[in-house]
Amino acid sequence: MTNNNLAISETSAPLLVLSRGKLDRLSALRSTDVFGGIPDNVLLSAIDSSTTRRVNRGEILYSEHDEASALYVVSRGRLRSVRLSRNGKEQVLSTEATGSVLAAVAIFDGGKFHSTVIADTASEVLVIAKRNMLDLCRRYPELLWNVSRMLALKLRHSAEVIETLSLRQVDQRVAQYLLTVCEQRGSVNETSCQVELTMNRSEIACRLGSTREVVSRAFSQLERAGLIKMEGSRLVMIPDRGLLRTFAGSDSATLFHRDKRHSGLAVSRG
Amino acid sequence: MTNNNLAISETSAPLLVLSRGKLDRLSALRSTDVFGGIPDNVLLSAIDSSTTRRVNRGEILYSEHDEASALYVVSRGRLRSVRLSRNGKEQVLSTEATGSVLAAVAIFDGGKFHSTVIADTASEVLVIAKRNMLDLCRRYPELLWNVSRMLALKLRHSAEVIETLSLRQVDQRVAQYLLTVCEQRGSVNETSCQVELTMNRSEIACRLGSTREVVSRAFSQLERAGLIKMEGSRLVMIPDRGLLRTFAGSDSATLFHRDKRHSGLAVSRG
DNA sequence: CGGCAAATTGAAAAGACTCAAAGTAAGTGG
DNA sequence: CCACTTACTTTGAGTCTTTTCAATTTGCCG
Repeated sequence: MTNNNLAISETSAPLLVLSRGKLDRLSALRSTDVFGGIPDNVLLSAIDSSTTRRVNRGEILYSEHDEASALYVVSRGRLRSVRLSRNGKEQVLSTEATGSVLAAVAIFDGGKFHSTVIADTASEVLVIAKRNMLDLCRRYPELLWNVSRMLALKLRHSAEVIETLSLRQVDQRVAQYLLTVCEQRGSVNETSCQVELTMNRSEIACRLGSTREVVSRAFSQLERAGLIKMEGSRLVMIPDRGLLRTFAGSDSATLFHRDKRHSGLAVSRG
Repeated sequence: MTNNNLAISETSAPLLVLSRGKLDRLSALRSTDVFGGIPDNVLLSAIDSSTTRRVNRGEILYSEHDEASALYVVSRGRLRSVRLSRNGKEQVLSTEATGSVLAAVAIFDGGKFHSTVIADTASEVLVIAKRNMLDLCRRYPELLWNVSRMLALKLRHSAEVIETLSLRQVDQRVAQYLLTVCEQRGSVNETSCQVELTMNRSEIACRLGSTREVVSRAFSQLERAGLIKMEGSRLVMIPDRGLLRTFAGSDSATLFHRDKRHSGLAVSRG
């Protein structure tokens, strides 16, 4: 059986024979922000010096406060990057899927991990030792440019999270979250949109810095206000994205309570 | 009058004559994370292609959502990086003083500014055009390494802010803030510490994602609990840093209310 | 159908925000 | 030196949001 991803015959010179696993890892690297566009031979040398690690759902890839010794590239699965508090509460910083690069912060400022990473689904990650990664960056400056860009993007995302946590209330965070998910994987229709949620209320809550119950209530309120329509608890329909966006971004967001003179954005439903 | 910072005689060959202003800018660049350790001739060429901008207290250096066209280096003064909500509320992301590099995010991921920067005191910043900065990075890879390190550090700081905002209550944030300030500029004594605050309650509140009054109350409560002692409203004395740190980091932080069975950390005062 | 996990809802309480009032401190001008 | 202004801080009281606990309800799978 011939594999059409295979640019190289399996029967050619020994130097060019790639195992299935190695090929998978190659295409994983190619799909990342950081390694995309870097010549294959470079990526192959990265792979040769790397190892693969498999983690099951719920397993920890690494913990904050551990000394960082490697860069991780997600080749399969989905993981979440979180900060933990002592009582087990966690705040999700980001969700990372195939093609994500993890622990770049610790590699490039030389300290410990700044977050804990836990698998949401069974996952597979490439582990590239710190010294190897730094070597590669030295040899291929393009790589370092990509790293800078990635870090900048993460920082931008981070700023958004901070704004959300500090200036918006939970209703609005939920609205914002729904819009984001919609744009990522929803079936969009000029004004409206429909998505199936992949997370349960608890998981959404962790990501939004709140709790199950509050998020649940937010869904109810948004629905009562007519901003969303639910089909079961996972299928969301947004009749008017603009309206929802207005709500998500507004200050003093009162959904449907007694009509307040000062709230120009109150949405009511008979 | 001879200047001992001046490695170059003012009367030597024309090529080496530096104006006072240029020398100031040079030493500003030298003191940054990003440009520190880079040869002077490189820095001088950066300076030659840069301009200087002065902003007064309260003036805006740049606004989020403006297109970014330059990197900024603070050569004098102090500014705050914030996210604004429509009603004028602001969340401080960071405070940047002499030697800080601003807008790196926008330069390296090629978009708009991700925050608004406002002067806390009259300040002076070097403005290095984006294309010039990128050119410099291309020519001096060391610069790009420094940029990566700086971005990583900012990301680390950002994660800390997120954790603070989402898992700690205001009392604890104030405690944490006091500890940080103490370590930066306090007169430390094995266990105790003393600092003079530079910010007023409002400013602290913005940085901690809260309000004047709540922060004020937090100070009162911390004092009542014996964790701090105030002299006026600016001079803080921390008798036991460890105790305060425990409080700042603990979950379910009840200061001095009725004794709760589950709160192993309740601090009471007869 | 029973059993289980997730989701929802209600009620009470805690925390945080807002507005208003009063207190404090430093600086100005008489 | 004292009254007066101004800016900042503190405190009280009421309200809103969020959390927490408890009780159901829903939906799904065996």
